Amino acid sequence: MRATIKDVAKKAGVSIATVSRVFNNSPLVQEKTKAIVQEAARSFSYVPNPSARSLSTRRTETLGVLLPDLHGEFFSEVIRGMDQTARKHRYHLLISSSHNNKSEIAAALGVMRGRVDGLIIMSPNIDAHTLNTNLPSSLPLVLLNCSIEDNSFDTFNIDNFNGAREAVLHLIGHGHRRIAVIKGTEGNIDARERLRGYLSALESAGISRAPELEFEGMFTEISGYQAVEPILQLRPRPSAIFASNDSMAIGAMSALETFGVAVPDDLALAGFDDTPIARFVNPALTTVHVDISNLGVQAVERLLTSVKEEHPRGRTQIVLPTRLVARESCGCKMRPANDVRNPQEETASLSAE
Amino acid sequence: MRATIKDVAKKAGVSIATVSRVFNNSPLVQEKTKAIVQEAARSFSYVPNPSARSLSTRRTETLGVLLPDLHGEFFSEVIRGMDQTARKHRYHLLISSSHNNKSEIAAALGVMRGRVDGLIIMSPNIDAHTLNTNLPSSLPLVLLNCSIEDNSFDTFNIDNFNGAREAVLHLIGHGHRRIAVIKGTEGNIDARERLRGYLSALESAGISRAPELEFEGMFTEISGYQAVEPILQLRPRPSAIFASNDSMAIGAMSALETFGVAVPDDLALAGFDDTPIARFVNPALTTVHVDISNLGVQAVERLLTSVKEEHPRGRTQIVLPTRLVARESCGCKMRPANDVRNPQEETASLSAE
DNA sequence: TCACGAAATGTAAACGTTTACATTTGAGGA
DNA sequence: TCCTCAAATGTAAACGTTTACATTTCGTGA
Repeated sequence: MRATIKDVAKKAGVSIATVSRVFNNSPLVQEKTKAIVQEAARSFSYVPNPSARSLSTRRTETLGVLLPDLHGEFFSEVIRGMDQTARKHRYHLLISSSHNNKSEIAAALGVMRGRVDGLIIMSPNIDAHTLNTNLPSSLPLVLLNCSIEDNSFDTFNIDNFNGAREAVLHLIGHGHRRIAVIKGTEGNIDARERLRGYLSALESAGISRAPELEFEGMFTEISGYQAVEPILQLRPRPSAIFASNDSMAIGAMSALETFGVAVPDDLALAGFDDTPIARFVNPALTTVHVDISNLGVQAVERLLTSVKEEHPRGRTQIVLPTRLVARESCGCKMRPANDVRNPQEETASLSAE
Repeated sequence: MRATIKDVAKKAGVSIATVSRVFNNSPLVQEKTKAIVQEAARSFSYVPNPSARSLSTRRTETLGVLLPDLHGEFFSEVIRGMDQTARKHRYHLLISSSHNNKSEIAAALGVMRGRVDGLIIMSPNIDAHTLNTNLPSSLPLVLLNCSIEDNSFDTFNIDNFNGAREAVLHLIGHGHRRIAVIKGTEGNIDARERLRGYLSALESAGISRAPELEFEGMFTEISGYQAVEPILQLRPRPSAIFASNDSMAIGAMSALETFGVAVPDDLALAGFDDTPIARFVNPALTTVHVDISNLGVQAVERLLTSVKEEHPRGRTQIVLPTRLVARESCGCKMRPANDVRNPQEETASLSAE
């Protein structure tokens, strides 16, 4: 049977308030008394009951994380960054995933109420109305990679636009004028911004937009693989492909090999994300680096600032920079220094938009 | 200001006990009364306070998950299976990761006490003593891929041994007699069992163990890459490599390409895990399929059975089967049917050891 | 020794829900 | 109409902690 604060107080010969003060590090307790209480608590392996504490303090010391789906390295990396940061601050992470439409999201928001001190939402389909309807206005909130452009929320986004733009400009720098794009999942903000970056690069180079060069994709290897055959049937044939993420680029690379098209000599290729595998395919993949784990870290830090602050301050919209990593698939002969043996994980620097 | 059960009771003109009965689906409430209460609750967007409920019921409706580290698709898949299953039963997942030594694990166990109704532990370094010391004996527990062989716990493990054995026997079936192995992370149970499967296959084929054919690895692409050069320097040179997971196999494949060694003609290769990328490398990777998501599903189902049961029953130790997927890297000319276009996700069938 | 002020400790109520047992209500039968 | 019994509802205490305010203790100075 589990000991309570009353058992500890009785054994230590003090009141329950004193035991509570000891556990909450009140300066109003004598060291001698403190030692007696701690010894008594140790003898019971006493741990304060989190539910009772929450009822009194109105705090759970838990952060909610709402994810669209848990697929692949991107998500395991962002959760890892979140978890490590939360733990550093003695907070817990309550995870809920596979929320892809508004009613699921609304239901998930309802179920998390009262269980979390703050919430991180990473869902491309969320809108401000759903949030305002389903959450108390006092609940701290951070949006990650959401399409809400409302300045009344704290948001973190990857600089998809400039990353994609840079990659496509790089392909253009290799002489490519007819560049196909394998788009991301319909309705996804990352997909939208990466397409926009692609189009912007074309425009900068004075290349007209050509809708027949734009192909549907779903951020999976298989969708990248399947996009290649129709691309190869175009006349005149594109000389390069920008795939909106690495998984699709790798699928496309596999299909090009199947169809006997040499990369990059016959057709150049670039991806997005710089997942660990990108260095190890042949040819090594040119891609856009994203510091994923740091995205999770920053989101939790920002949320905890909101949770702990007493006076609401202004909201920030932060865009994490991306960086082109030019390897072989675009046609470069030199890979970045130490690209295989000691991949460097750069610390992303924040820039407020 | 958030409404409480008292506000709802007052508005509905009933006692707080009646409101509680409505929310807990007691059969002792008239339908007419129930409707009045629900309407009153709706008018306040009332949600019962989880902390208060937990204090009364001594239940949190939350499951703890303790992970060694969050890396890659394996972990995102197992968490996905867990989360979906927990949600189906209206349970929440409290995640904690990066626990790699005993003191970290003990600390994490302490912090989770009182916050979870049951616990899933997925840590290769856990031992029965740490568990018995830090957890109440009444807390339901499931161990995933842990090295504890004590029958007093519920455990789930992947059949690493037979999977690895099958893969290596398959390489032997291709005529290979000198097969190098890139091992997994030191002290990891998966690594140990896969090595044991490798050795068992050699023995079955009447091939003597050769320690110079065993190379250190860390389940990462880079460690697989780096293992290849010393392998190629052996005389006589091995004609095949069994890498203990797909990531290392892909790293090794990249290195073999770099050194101008043709796969599978000059040197055959096999991996373990059947991650989605395995189909898309060239040559397509021969590997061992693991239904990862289902591992998470089964662990949560088993844990919830323990949480909900009133009378403790016997513990089970379950091994999830693996399946060889022979693609091209071993030397096979035929790939499994529908391997690229419609990968089939088989439902693993359980077998109790 | 007494008075005063600060530090230390204790008492009682609060937090929001659940539920055992008490009380009331309603239906059916004599 | 009265009685009985089952269903429905209410009352009060419990769950374990926190903390405002009350009370006691201790140290210092006159």
